[in-house]
Amino acid sequence: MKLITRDTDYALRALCFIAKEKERIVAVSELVKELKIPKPFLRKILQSLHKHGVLAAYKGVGGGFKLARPANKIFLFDLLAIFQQDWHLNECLFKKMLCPNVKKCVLKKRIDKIEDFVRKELSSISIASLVG
Amino acid sequence: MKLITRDTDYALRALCFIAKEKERIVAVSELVKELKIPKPFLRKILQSLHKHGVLAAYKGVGGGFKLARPANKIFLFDLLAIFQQDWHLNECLFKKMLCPNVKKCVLKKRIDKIEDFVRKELSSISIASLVG
DNA sequence: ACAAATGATACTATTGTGGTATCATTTAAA
DNA sequence: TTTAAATGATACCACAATAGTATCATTTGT
Repeated sequence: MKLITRDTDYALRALCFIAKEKERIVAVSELVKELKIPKPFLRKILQSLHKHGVLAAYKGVGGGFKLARPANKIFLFDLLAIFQQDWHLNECLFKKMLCPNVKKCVLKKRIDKIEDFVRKELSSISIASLVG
Repeated sequence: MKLITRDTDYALRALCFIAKEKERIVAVSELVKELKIPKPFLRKILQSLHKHGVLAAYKGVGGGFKLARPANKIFLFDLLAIFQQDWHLNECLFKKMLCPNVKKCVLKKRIDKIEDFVRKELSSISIASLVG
């Protein structure tokens, strides 16, 4: 199992690079050179980040991307939410039949506890905290 | 993303049922009726639990399964280990290039912290604690 | 002998992940 | 005003993982 899939990973790296460049507009071709990620894939990822309001996009010659909000307001959890849609750890279990069988479903509570912890941790990891 | 896949889920339910029956030998056909899980799939799952020493198996007429060790010594984490082999949350990230870029890879440490927590929690959920 | 059970193994179908490919649109600059 | 450099949108494809099915062999109680 992976907590973090490749697109989330790539998004994170790209954002770190873009964040370091401050207000400068960074083109995909530049990121590709730096990060060695296949260009069409990275484009798709950045377009998605743009759609979700994480990046500001500029078309045309000299165009590219910059952060749409400060680096300390973009969190790893945001990326998970974008690229790994229905992210909840306990999907199967609590919808189905175990719950009724077990008193007040002990399991759900414990899985929820884990999920809450993970969510909080991921929500505390900002791009700013990674670029230092 | 799912923390718990369907086979782990089914295994958990089957084990809870078997645990409640104490020393009685339970056949797959019985579990199928109770849990509404497709029989061939459940068979595969129970065979796997047997191979990994979680269940004791009895062939022939009147055969079936019972726990191979006490219910308080079988943990959710054991099931994850059996059905979701290479279970580590941070796979992608720390093998690759982000680490060198970031000072001492802050990220890896934080992901590791999450992983440790999840592992500990899952290791504390026993079948016994679920059947009450 | 026979039927009821598991053991072993190979196959299949669906879904998710990790991409490609293509064309449309915008824009700076020659 | 043409052109090239960029993103926007969308459809497609390949591979791996998940979620099963199917079949035959083996064991064992009656």
